[in-house]
Amino acid sequence: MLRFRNTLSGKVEEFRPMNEGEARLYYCGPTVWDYGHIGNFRSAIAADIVSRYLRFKGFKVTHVMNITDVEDRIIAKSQEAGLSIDEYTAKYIDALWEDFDALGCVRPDVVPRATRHIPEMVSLIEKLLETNHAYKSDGSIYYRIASFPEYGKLSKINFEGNKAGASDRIDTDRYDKEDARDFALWKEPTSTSEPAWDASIGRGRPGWHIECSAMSMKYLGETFDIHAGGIDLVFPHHENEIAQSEGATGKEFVRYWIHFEHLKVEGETMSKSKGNYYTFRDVAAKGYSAGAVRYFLLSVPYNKQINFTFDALAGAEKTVASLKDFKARLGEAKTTPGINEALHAATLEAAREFEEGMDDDLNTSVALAAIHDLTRVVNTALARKKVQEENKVELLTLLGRFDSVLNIFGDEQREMLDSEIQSLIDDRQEARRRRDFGRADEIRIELASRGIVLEDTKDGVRWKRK
RNA sequence: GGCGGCGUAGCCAAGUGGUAAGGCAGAGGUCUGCAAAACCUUUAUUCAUCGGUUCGAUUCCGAUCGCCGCCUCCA
Repeated sequence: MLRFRNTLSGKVEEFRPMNEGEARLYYCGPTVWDYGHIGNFRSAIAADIVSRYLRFKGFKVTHVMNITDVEDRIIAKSQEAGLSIDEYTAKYIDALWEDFDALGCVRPDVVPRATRHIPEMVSLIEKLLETNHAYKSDGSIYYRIASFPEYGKLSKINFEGNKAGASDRIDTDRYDKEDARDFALWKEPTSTSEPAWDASIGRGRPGWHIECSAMSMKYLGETFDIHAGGIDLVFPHHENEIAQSEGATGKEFVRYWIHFEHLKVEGETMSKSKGNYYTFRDVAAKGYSAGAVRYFLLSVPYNKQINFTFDALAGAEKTVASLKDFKARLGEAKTTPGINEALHAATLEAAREFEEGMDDDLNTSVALAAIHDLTRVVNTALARKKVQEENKVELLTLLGRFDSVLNIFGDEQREMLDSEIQSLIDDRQEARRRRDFGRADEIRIELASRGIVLEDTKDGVRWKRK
């Protein structure tokens, strides 16, 4: 039984999709105004796990991830660079996909961009104007929060209580809004050079929040199953999405809200000014593999803050290497026909623990522990040659099942033995038979210098690229 | 000021009203020509601090200290 903590209710609830066996998921994706930092990818990987595990559980998943490409910062930066929005964002979107792929995230089924959905947003705004949830003020259009009594139900913000502290930061004079909390749906351009679209509601550009309402409902329906994103989006972004969508349709917008906790760096918030701001590229440039980054980011449940340290990343690197090694060793194992019942039981147990952990609000820590326990048992069996043919098949199948969710073992396609490497290994074996260990070590060192690591086993020499 | 989250071994951390998963690092051992890999053993009488509730609390409640997030036309 799959359970999620639903931000809306604040409780862990069984996941019951609207349509049996079908899950519709919308993820508020990373930003495109700058190369993604590690924190972005914590969310991206969390969303990836949500999507993959729903598939693991047999749901037919429609996974939508938006790309925000109309936003004040993007507009300012593109104008600064003398580029159109598309020209400016192109390299960031390319980089996003490059990182996304490197980190082993499944590409969403639909990736709508705000700039490609202006008509949808305009018609949603028209509907909000008709239903009195929105009003025009000068050339801009605002959402009338007073028209939506449930406003605040997601973030549970008590507006009475926090007016005193926050009000001095709200510049009420700057805009002609009915209420300081009202937010922009459509913004009038402040200059002729600013990107804008001509529409029935006037010339302008969309506010930030309206895109997610318009695009998610277009691809997933007016009510859909899961809306996920970083915890910082709860307020105001997701709160506003609810107001917009439910205001316009009168229907429940989203059934399960899932929010991913933040990443800290060495115990602090990641920020450029603190000099602890790392992009995936920075980390890769320090020699850490994408697999280690992925493992690290999913080793802590999504609903807990995770502390990014290079020590932890180095640990993840070792763990991932050992898991990949394990899978390769298992694949190469010589087996006898039949099945080892004790090992069979351990395999079933691992499958059960993995699923129990994941079912419990995607507790990847527990799921990983199940895998580690299994590898220890199987490694022992391998060393004692107790792995039989049927065990091997079911174990490899199970690892494949695990990896369909976590994607940490990698494909590990053993490359064809380079004949030159193989002949050096043969020479070394010959030297060892002669007990000429000086020559044997020489060859091993030479191979090591080319990144080839040897392991002598009873069945011969294993090698791998480091 | 308002709201929410967190504080578990050297490090990253899971978890529970009944006596502490897993990973990394460390120590000893097995195996090995030596290694590597793997395996075995070992590493928190204790879960920030102080009170309270309870037969029993790390887990519930309160206070304190520390850290983090949100409260902004910021994604």
